[in-house]
Amino acid sequence: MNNIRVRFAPSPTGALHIGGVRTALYNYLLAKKYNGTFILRIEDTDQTRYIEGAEDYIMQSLKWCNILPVEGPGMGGAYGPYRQSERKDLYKKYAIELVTKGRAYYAFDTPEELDAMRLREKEKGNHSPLYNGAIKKSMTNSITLSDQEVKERLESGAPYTIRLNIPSDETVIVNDIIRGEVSFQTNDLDDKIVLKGDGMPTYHLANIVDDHLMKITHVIRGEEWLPSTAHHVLMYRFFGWEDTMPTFAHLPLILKPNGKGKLSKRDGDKLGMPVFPLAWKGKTPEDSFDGFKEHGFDPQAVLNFLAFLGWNPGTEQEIFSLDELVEAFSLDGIGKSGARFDFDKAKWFNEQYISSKNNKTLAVLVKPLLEEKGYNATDDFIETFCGMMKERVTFYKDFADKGYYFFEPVKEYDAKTVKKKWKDEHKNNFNKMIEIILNTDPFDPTTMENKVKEFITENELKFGDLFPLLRVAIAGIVKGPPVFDMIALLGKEEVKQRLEKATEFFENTTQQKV
RNA sequence: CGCCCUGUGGUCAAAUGGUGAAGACGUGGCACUUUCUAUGCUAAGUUCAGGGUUCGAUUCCCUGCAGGGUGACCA
Repeated sequence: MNNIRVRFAPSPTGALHIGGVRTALYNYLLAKKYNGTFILRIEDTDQTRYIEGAEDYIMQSLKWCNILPVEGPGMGGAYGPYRQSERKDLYKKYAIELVTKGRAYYAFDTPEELDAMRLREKEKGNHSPLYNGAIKKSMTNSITLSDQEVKERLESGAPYTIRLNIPSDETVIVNDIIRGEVSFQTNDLDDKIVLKGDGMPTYHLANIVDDHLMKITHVIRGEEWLPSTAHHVLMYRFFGWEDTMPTFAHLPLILKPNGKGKLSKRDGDKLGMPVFPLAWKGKTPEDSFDGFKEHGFDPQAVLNFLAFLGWNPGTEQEIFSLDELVEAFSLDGIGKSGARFDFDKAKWFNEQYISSKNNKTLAVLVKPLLEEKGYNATDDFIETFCGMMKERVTFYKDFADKGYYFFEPVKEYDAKTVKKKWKDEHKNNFNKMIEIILNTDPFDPTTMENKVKEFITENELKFGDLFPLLRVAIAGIVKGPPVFDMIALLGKEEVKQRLEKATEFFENTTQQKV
């Protein structure tokens, strides 16, 4: 495959959905793999749905994921402009070309007339009325009107649309790399509007014209486009561009966790999981939400997870760097059926990525999150801390959320452990153990542990009687990294204070209970 | 309702016209760790249904059923 040119063509109607990120990723992977070109095209032909900031959000998202296009708005490229609104004048010419060729026609029906027609048809028992075949002969358009009437209407500046003139009784075959041959009957196809009343093209026209002009070789997009691809194929034929028509690949959809429908923003809200890459700040709180980034995901993990939703390399390898994905990717490896969004699997990928990172890298990423919580420490401290915590966290933010006791004094002691273990017969030994720990020099985990174990063995004591208390005294809870690692990192002074405070607390609470 | 797509364990999925249908996530158990993790081992669980072709079908064909998509002067 040579000179591959693919495009990701989102509409700036809001935040970029995670399914869009996957589409972008597959496009990116194919381009990279074959040394091709990955293009971003903004499909902003619907002025009514345009959302300020959406285009920027798309760029930021691709940037975060590290799958940036090389041609697109603000990036240059020989086939610009890359915003369809800036190409507006271009499309009309092509629409009229179709009219001239008899493959499209002017239509003057008002929205009200269209509604009336649909209502009329429904009453007749036609459940999905199509503007085509017999019906178009009953509407107001350049097929039913005389040339003179059409001319007058156009000259009077009356609003009009241009509709595709779909032929009858033909079969259109769509060749899809993922789905094989998909055939449609033209009688089931409607005469789609290609140029709207406001002079803007619809998706269908703009898409075909731009893909042709931008020399796109592969159209990789969501399955929701499959039904209209018959129209697209017909348009390539009408224009005489069939020999350079791109190859289609319609991706299976990402479904809701329960499998009922496409994944949507609501699912994220409802289930407390991100559905977008980055946070979006809408006009209202309801329209604002966090993304994978804010949730504490590593972008590589997100990409790896998304890549596997509908694609797999056919081997047992699951963890792939972006370069490895490029290497392994193939359109044939894409499945046909929709994949449910499995948040557990996403979490697993993230755990894998976090725990495989070296401590220094982690420290750089985690430090700002700690500072956000008011936790300050030296870089060395954070680095060691990350090393201890990285196999115990799922998200980046967990470092601060689960490792808080490294940065603040213990506020609460696990009551169960205190009650169960703080017994008279152990108190003395516990105090002796503390003394041994505090007198350890050098103050490192191994030395400490050896000395304490020696003490326990010599006095025929049990680890289980002393260690839980020690952990609770240091951290408050019976969770976390090896206790001597924690002690060593916290340092002698801090540990001394914590132990003193703890023993005092242990003594008080248990005495009250007696 | 029309048209289109899809149908392998709870989820993501591999493979095959013919021995016991990979693997991963999740779930249970065991080991390790006298914490929590991680890790290793292990268990349970599956070819949507019915026909047909065939010596033999999860695989090929048909029908049914189920799920999804689409049916705008939205993309």
